[in-house]
Amino acid sequence: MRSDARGNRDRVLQAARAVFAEQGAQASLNKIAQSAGVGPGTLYRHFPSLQALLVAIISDDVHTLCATGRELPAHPSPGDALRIWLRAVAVHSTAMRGLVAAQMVTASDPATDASLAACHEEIGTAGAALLDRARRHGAITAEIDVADLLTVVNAVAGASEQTPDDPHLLGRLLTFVVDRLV
Amino acid sequence: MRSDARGNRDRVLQAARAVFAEQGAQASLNKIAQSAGVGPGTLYRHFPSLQALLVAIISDDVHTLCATGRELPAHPSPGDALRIWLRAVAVHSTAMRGLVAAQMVTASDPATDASLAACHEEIGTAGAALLDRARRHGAITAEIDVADLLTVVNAVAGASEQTPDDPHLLGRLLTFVVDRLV
DNA sequence: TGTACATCAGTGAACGCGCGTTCACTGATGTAC
DNA sequence: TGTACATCAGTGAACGCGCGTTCACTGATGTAC
Repeated sequence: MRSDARGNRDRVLQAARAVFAEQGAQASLNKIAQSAGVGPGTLYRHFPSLQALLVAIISDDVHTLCATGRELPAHPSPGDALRIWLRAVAVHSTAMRGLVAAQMVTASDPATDASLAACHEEIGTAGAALLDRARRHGAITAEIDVADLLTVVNAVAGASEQTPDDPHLLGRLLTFVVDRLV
Repeated sequence: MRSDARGNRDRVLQAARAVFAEQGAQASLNKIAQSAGVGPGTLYRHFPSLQALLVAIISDDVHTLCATGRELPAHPSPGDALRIWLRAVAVHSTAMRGLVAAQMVTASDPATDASLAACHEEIGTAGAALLDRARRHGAITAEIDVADLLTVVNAVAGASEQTPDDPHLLGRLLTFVVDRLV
């Protein structure tokens, strides 16, 4: 890839993250392009669809989360390790929820579907490792599987975004959900 | 109000509920009008804005929920009474979440704001009565206030709507959230 | 190192679309007699 | 009960808008010599 193309691609991704964080995942692609300082055609050259853009962002996030997840089994407290990781998931959840919603609405192309499935599996595996470890140590008694737990965490993260007036809301809700796992 | 106007108003409300349930709260007003079998002008005659329509729906829902809530203190188990009521809240949550989102995006007119505040207070009072009673009886130990608890319930209800492939998801998530209150 | 050129990326005006919303007109309702 | 009419409600084509998306053109890059 040419160096100017690489730079623009990165700027679009960075702008998309900022705009998604500010306006939610239904933000306008033209606004993202404008915010990145590129024409709409440039955005489309790199990301032929909204889903492609979301998948690029979520892939980054998932890899980050899974890298964190691979280090956490070293944490002395299995319960705390899981809680720390779930809080990290919440922070990265904007793009993910948008992606899930976009996936529901329209059928994706095969490449997008495959990327999504890979992300889903990767994060599920990372979460399952932490959850199982915590359970084996008796730090978790709640009967819930990884997918449901991630759904709850993403849901409360989304609710918190819709109430920006209360900056401590996400923390309180996560405490309620996550500390109650014991 | 003239009888034909009353009938159309009711049909619009009914159609709006159905469309919101199917497509989420960002559904198109023209589609709602079409689904109700009236022209868009008729919809606007009764509900001058999307918020007015949502407020009409949510007011109904809130009154229904609060009527249920007023009967539940008669339930022998204070803990179960709260859980039953929270499940009822989840079922009625589509319109409410849409309303909250709409409220965030744009400033409302004073009348809409007043109706919303009244709804908010009414449902908060009903929930607080059930929560306090359960707590006094030792059925609840979780440190969470009514507003946060309702936010979590609405959040998981919304997440479940986005995953229509799994019809038992809402039940499982509510069980996780609600049964863990003890 | 310097230059010429082929290739790739960026631009942004323009398109079609569906949205929310309006309004001049038509039609139904209910009342007065 | 029957009829005339004033009033209120419904209609739906049309408007402006911002959206996602395209594409003919311009410009930057990097390579070959």
